[in-house]
Amino acid sequence: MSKQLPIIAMDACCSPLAREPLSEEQSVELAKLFKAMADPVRLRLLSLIASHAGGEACVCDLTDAFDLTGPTISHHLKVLRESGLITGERRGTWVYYRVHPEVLARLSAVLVPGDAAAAEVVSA
Amino acid sequence: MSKQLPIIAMDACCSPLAREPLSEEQSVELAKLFKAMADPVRLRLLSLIASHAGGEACVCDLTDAFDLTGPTISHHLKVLRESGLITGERRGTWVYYRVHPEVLARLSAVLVPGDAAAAEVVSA
DNA sequence: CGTCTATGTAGATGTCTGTCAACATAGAGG
DNA sequence: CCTCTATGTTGACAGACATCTACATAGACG
Repeated sequence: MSKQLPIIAMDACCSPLAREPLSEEQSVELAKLFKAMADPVRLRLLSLIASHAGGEACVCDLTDAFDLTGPTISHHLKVLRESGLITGERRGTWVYYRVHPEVLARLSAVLVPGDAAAAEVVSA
Repeated sequence: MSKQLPIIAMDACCSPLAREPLSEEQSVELAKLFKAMADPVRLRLLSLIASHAGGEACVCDLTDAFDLTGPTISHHLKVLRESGLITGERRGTWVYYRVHPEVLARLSAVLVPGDAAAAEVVSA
């Protein structure tokens, strides 16, 4: 279950949008990440997980926050998982999810020209 | 043509994902912005415009970079325009586009917890 | 083992989206 | 005024996607 960290975010990280034109490949990889976040439900899931005590949340916590069926939540979590934004780990009865802050930081760094703070987080 | 600045980015700007759960409304507004960027063509357009000399590029410059028809480029530019990420201005024969860096900065600030640099840009 | 709860998978369905060809508009320049 | 080039709009169509219901798996606990 502990897959490798998403190669996706690795390549597409280090050239801010405004410095030089994105390569075709970079844009494809970046678009995958943005697409994973381009949904209100997934953004709230991400936020709920990231802001939850201990940095992790179980699916049961997440489901209650929405007027959606279990399978739908499960689907969105899968999208987030496959894009490398979160990881899920089963402990006993429940599955706990946590975010990969590095991926968010890389994404953030792409958007602004000289984001030293985010760059530090990235290389840490 | 010089519409108001996107209200979108105003509301959804100031609470990093990981600090507290996004409201339903915030997530909807943010998702619109991410959706606008969730396409390789639009990301490259954004990057081409942002990194172009003088901070602006005319459509003729952009079209050549893709194997796509004019209308398709036009469609993507419209999406970026309506999301508030770019503005277009006609000067004589050509239309010039430029990005709204504040919007990118706000988006960036949402992704990382304590992004002081981006926050400054925002309030500037 | 059997059953109950938590989570995920499979398939179906209606809606959204990227793309194109055809047409429309806007300036430039004869 | 007419035509040429640059850009945008419309309508059509194929593929992607969010959501659901029905079913499957995994662990807890009697």
